[in-house]
Amino acid sequence: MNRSQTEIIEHVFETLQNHFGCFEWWLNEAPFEVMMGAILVQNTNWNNAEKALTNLAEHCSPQGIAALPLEKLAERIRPSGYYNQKALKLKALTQWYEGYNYDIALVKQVEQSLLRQELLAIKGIGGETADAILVYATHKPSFVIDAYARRILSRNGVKVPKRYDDFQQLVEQAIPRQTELYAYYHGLIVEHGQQFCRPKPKCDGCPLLPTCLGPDVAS
DNA sequence: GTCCTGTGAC
DNA sequence: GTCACAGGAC
Repeated sequence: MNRSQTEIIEHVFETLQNHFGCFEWWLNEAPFEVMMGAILVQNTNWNNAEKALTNLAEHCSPQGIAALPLEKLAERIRPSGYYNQKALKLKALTQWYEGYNYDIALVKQVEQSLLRQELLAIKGIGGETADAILVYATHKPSFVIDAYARRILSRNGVKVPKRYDDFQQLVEQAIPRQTELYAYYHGLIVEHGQQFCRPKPKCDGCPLLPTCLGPDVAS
């Protein structure tokens, strides 16, 4: 059993797809809320990020964020953690978006790798957040790599590259380059990472049990 | 090393 | 009740 990296990755996604079935993930949400969500969910779970979004209520638009004083903004997004940092990040994001007149159609016109560069230049947006915005807000095929993907794939025998971009490339070359697929597969990863493949794994009923090397494989 | 909260285990 | 832990970016 010496499968290639690509074969393992294909096998993992196929198995997860069979287990969890099809579902829509994020592709129909309002673009700016997706962008905010991508920042608010950093270093926390979606539950906390959602509380922050709920607290923002009617300010949940680029104009709303721009108009809200930094301290007020921080106060509202408190439940997501690192709220002072994240308030600055949301401001930076909004300022960048203002350059496009808050028009997602204009953003979508930018070529993918160029747009990724632009997003990465915004303070507080790293690889993962940039890719989440690319897929779920602009519908460009950029695969989101996260802690779950690292954990799940390394536990199943993938020699996971340390650098984000290298890992992303490895995953992207293993699956067809389609936005819907990227969006859905990342959803599968998140779902599985939360239900089964936690740092201290819940292996009972895990669909990947037959190929899993256990929780302690060096990634 | 720093930034922070919510949860779940004890 | 305390407290370790999960979770990205700079």
